[in-house]
Amino acid sequence: MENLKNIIFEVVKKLYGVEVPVEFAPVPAEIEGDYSCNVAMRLARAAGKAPHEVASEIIAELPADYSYSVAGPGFINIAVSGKALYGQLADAWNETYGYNQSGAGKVAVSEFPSTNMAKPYSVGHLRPGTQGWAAKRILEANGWKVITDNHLGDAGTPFGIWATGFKRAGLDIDKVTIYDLGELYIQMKADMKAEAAAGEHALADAAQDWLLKLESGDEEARTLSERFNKISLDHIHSVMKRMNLSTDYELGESFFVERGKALVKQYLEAGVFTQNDDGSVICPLDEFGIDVPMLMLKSNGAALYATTDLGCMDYRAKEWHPDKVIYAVGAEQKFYFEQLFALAKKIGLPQENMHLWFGTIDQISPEGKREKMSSRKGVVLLEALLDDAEKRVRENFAEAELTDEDVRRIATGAIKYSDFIADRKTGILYDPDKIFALTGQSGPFCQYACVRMRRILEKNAGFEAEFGDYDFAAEKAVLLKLLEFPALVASVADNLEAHKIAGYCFELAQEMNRYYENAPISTALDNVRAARLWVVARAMTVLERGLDLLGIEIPDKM
RNA sequence: GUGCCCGUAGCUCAGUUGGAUAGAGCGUUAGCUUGCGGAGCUAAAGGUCGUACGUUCGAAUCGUAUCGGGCAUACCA
Repeated sequence: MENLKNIIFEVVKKLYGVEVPVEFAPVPAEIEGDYSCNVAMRLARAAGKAPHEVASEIIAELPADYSYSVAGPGFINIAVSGKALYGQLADAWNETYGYNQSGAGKVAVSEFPSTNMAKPYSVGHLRPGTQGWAAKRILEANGWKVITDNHLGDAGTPFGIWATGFKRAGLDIDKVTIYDLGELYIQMKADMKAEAAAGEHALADAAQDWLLKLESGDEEARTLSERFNKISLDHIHSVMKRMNLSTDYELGESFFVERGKALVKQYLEAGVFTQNDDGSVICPLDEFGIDVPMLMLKSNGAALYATTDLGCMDYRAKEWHPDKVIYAVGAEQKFYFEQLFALAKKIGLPQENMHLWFGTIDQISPEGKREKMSSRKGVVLLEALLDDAEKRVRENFAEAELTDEDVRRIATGAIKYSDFIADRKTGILYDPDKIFALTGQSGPFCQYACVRMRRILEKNAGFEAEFGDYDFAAEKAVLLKLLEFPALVASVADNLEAHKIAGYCFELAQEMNRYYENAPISTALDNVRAARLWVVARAMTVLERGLDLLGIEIPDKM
């Protein structure tokens, strides 16, 4: 069809002397034709003619390989035979169908899920993981090299808070879990806030003490710190493994503290940053239209987000030379990243920065209002979510006698897909029945379609025959859908719109289900059977590839 | 106050960058049925695209105003 687009482009240029971009769109159901083109309407005014007349003039110049009609307000509709579509797919098909090399030679960094070490993995880190991973896979499908980095929230203070709370609660170091640590952390933060409000600082001092002890190499502090970090990291790794997520690096905030502070000092001396009377350091961003300066260092000289992120950007630029850096972080931090990216420009970092933001996970309050899920209001822990999902899968697929691995694949498939149903900017209403959906537009629906195709191919394994003069009429809808895939993958790269891939996977799965209704395979004539197996094999590959871009695995059976 | 995001079917959401009669899923109703894997498929009902102007052949989409909701707005991470 690319060829035909070029022909239309040239015809328009020849007839009307203008260059108009030519795009094809699907034709609505119940209207004749497979592709529609709106150039005639775009041209009508310039040509001083009615759209229908323009359309007719263009059609007269087009090759006779397809049939054309003018419809509606002036669309040129192009009808293609099933056989021609088969020819197009056969020509385009190769080992990497759907992928492209537009990003060849370019390097991207995808930062996710950036979990906070102080608390257990919660649904709050679900979206960074799923979206960050999809970003990686989508860019790779477009030829990029992608480096993934888990920017762990491990900077200083949690240890002091943990150690103080741990001692106060008198817990056993050998039995303490991430959930105990999370409780300690939340309780301590609340107590410290109350303490500060009362004008006291005993707990804060104790926490600070522990940090100093750790820095001076105190034995107990070091043992506790190592133990806490191991508990937290083991937990994060265990959850990520269940979600089938991993990153190349785990360079946490603490890794960048000194580097960041040194850079702040350097830019302060260079006059890029300025120091307030209280000792805090800021970076003015007025020239970028941002009237809130970015705070680079606290008044007590301590690092904060901006400090470590500055160090991190510098590190990545020098070590990895990325063309693009993607931060998979929620919408709440949009303003922060606007500032950070302005800062990056100000200090002359060359890479393109992208805040891959997404909406909040909401829940319905007891009063019936929709609101963001938060620790205060009872956050859902990811391990509990996964356990719940697996339990539902086991109950619903009881007869299938699934392996543990397949149960995990289906459960995470459901959870991940639910993240991609809507545009990432749209918030998600947390509803277990929706997140664990096994029917309708869902991960398991798509996985099921894959497994079904795989079985059909297995049962017909080894069968071969010439296609003869088979017309591929029953396959038209499927072939049209398969031909959309490469352009879709390419179109989604810039804005990382994973939901479009998810929508496509659903449509393809649905198209296959419709297809089986009236196109028997095993019992068909040899040439028809062979042709249909050819189509099914390609549909399966495309669906697997689409789901893979979303990080969704295919179970062996279900 | 200012900035950003959003408002589409009972609910949750799409809507291919301005195109045809605004579409899915869930839910509701009615069909199909021992199938190469029916967790599916077919169909029906359900809409003043928050509201009002404007731009043009044409607006859910662009502009202005307005109402409603969410988030952010330097020493929390």
